[in-house]
Formats: sequence, C-alpha cells, structure tokens
Amino acid sequence: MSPSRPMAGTCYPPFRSLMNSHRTGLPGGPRVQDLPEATAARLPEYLRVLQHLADAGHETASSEGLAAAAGVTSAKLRKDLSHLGSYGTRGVGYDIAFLVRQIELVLGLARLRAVALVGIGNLGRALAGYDGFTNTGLRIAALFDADPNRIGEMINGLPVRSLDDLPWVVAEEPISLAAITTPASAAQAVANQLVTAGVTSILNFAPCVLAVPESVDVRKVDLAIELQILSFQEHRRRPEGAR
Amino acid sequence: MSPSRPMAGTCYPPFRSLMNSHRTGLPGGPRVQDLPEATAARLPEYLRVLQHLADAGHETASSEGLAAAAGVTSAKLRKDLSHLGSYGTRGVGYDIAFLVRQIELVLGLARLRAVALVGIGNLGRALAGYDGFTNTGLRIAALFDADPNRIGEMINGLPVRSLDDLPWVVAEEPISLAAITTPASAAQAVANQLVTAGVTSILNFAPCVLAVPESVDVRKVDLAIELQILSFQEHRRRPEGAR
DNA sequence: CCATGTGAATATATTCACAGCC
DNA sequence: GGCTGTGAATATATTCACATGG
Repeated sequence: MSPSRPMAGTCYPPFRSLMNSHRTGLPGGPRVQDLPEATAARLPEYLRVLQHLADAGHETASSEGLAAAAGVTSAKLRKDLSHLGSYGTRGVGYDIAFLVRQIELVLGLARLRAVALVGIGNLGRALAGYDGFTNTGLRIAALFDADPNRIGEMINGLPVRSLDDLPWVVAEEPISLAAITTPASAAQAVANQLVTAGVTSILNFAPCVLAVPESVDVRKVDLAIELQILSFQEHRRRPEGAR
Repeated sequence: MSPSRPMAGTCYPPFRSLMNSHRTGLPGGPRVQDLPEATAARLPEYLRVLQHLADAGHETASSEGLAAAAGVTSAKLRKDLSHLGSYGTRGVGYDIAFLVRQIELVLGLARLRAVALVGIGNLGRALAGYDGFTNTGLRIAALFDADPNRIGEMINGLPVRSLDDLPWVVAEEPISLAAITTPASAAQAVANQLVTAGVTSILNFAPCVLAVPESVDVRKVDLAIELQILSFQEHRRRPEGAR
C-alpha cells in the first residue's frame, strides 16, 4: 500500500543478506533476473491472497492455506516462494506482511506504477473503473482516445485526452505501461505511437498481433480466444457437448 | 463457417482413417483427447489468422507465413498443426479452408456455441458488444444481472435478464459456457447458480478464486494481474524502471 | 527443389518425497 | 510435531535439424 523502502519488516532483520547471497551477492532483494516465467505469472495471485489475509488480521500463513486460497498445490506454492528466497519459518509458515513486501519488490510494484489506457470504449471504461486495482501497485494515470467526441469527458476523475497529448503525458508522469483497448483496426497505429512516446510494455486487448521493436514487451489478452480455449476444454470433456 | 461433417475436403480423401488411426480408431477427426494444452491454447490465434487470409482470397499458406502472422516460430506452428494430423502438402503449404474447418472441429466450434454473460457492468457491456466475436464460433446468447434497474435493458438486441431466469434460459438455448463479469464479491454466488443451472465451463473475470465441482472447468482472466505480470517483465528488463 | 512432418535434444515446469529446522 | 525448502523424478513444451515426399 504505502510505497516505501524494503525497510526490513517487523522482526526479520537483514540476515537475508547472508542467507540469500549465495547466488546473488546483492543484499538488496530476491533474484528477479532468473525467476521462472511460470512462477512470476502466479505471484500476483499470491499477492492478492496475502493482502486479503493481512486485511483480515492474519500475520502468518502456511503453504497449505495459501495454496488453497490461490487455487494451486502447496508444493507448487512452496517452490514458487523458494525462488524469492527462504522467507518461511519451518514448523510455522510465512510472515504475511514480509512476503507481501517481497513480492511487490520482485514485481516492480513497490512504487506505484502509472498506466496509460488507449481506447475508451466499453472495455477501456471497464478498466478505468475497475475495482480490482486496489493494492495492485498500479494506477491508471491517463486515458486516450482518437474520437474527438470523447475527448474531454471525465471518467473516474480523469479526462479523456487526445492521442496528440500522448508524448508529453507519457514523459511527464512518467508512464512505461499502457493498455490498448481500441478496435483491432486501430491497434497497430496506436502501438506505434505508444512506442514512439516511450512506452516499453503494452497490454494488447485488441484481437490482432502487434509488431513492435525487440525492446518493447507485448502481452496479449483476447476475450474471444479465452472463450474459445474454454470451448475446447468443454469439447474435450464432453465430445457430444455441441448439442 | 457452415456446420457440416468432416466430409474429406477437396482432395484429401479418408486416408487419414489409416494414417491417423494408430491411436484413435475413430475416422471422424483429429485427436482431440491428447492434444497438448499449449497447442490448444494457440489454435484460436491460428484460426483467426487463417480466416483473415481466407477473407483476403488466399487458398494456401506456408508455415513460415502463418507463423509470422500469428506471432510464433514456424517450427512451433508446424508441430502444433501436426498434432491435428498431416494436413499440409510438402513443398506447397497448408490448405487454408480445410485447416479452418479442422481447427473449428477440434475446438468444438463447428456448431455455434451459446455463451451466457453474468454481470452487465462496463466489462459485461464490452463483451456483449465485442467486435472480436465474428467467426469465432461463439455467440453471446443471454445477459444476466442482479440489479433490478438493469433488467429489461436491451444491449445489442439482447435483453438483460434476472438471474432467476438463468435455469430455464440455460436449459432452453442450451448454454454450456458462461462468463462472470460481476464484482468479486458476487462472483462465487453467481458461479454456484451457474453450476446449478447446468453450465459446465466458466470464464471468470472477477478478481477472486472460484470454488466449483471437479466436473466444472474454470478459466480465469484478471485484468490487474495481466498488468502486474507486465510490470514484472518491465522491472526485470529495466530494474531502474520504477523511475 | 521446397516446405512439411517429426524424431532427438534441450529447456521449462510440475510433482514427489523427505531431509532439515524451528 | 509440523511445515518449509529442495534435490530427484517426471511431465510438458520448445527448438533443432533433417529425412521425406509432393
């Protein structure tokens, strides 16, 4: 929640500096560089679960309990967390507040990150007003649209801006992440503008493949494809299922 | 597009019956049961690319070309398609129309599948009016919401219905897939109602883990988590990136 | 020739099972 | 006694490189 330094939570002083430095040498934090992809993708869910537990007043949790709440097996959760360092206590479990801080650090969310949103249709509005961003370390910082009729409209206290404003807004905030929620036909042009403005990570909701420079990271979420994958799994389980 | 039987396209007679039956015995289609998960997850993207090419008048495509358009390597694409059967022609490429049909069959989309949508906020509206559903084999068939003020509202030609109507609508269409776009606080209750009504596959957009019976398949899409994963990748590439 | 299809090699991920430590 | 941390075993996925066949 409050963005501040690692600051060695509660009663875990810097003995990590020695325990964990066998691979890093850096006393500052966990090994972000060689964290398995699959593990990294699960950390946000763990983070959410941990924050819920913290809000509910819990101070510690077992791998069994966390795993159940996050919908994974306890072995998987333990291995995932072990990649961050040995932060649990055998016979007891994990210190919730401390783990939250560590995961935030690894995900790069220790300081609030500004996100731009391009394409203020229904999906853009959904993201702009999304209730699930609390405590995520993310903040929707600017809204953009190409349609002159939408420019100036206020959504959740933020004005919809022209794409012409993109360069200076991105530089000013500064913004490194953006989500594209335009129709597919506009997505590539928007991506080009984002890249030019200096955005280095893009979440693409438009149903198309984007071409970007090597240095830019694109992640895709395609609502229709998710349903099609679900359809496949349904079809596999119940081959007659089509009717 | 038109739903019909495998029917041995163009010039590919049933020699698949022998070539491919070493594991199946069924001459009807490709091996849906033991298709790798990762491959299945990519088929929808291939399908979209193939349909675009077909619309553009192409009849055949190489693995190289398809792969570039789908954003994967050609080796991966070839291995993926090989799991469906040997449908390419060496020295030439793949028959687009035939491949489209095969992928639709495998994904269970040969006949249009009806989808229910629960929670008609911004995200629900975005899905209801989504332009990316054309040619996906999916059809948003019913909208539900708990808010009495929304019930009766027409969206894209469909009325928003009370959740009380869920059982009979699900039975009548019939509907096996549903997407939950409610706030997290309502999601589990909605999931329970869906399961009771007979829905067997759920796409959950609410930021929470759902508990459902073994027989029900849940797939999760979490907008905040996707951005957090992106944040991690950004943080890994540019450790100073937080500012 | 040319592009598919595929075994073999490698890389990544998950699961198991238990040693180690509180 | 109980729960973490982790090597070893397994499973899954990707990449390589080339034999195969139109």
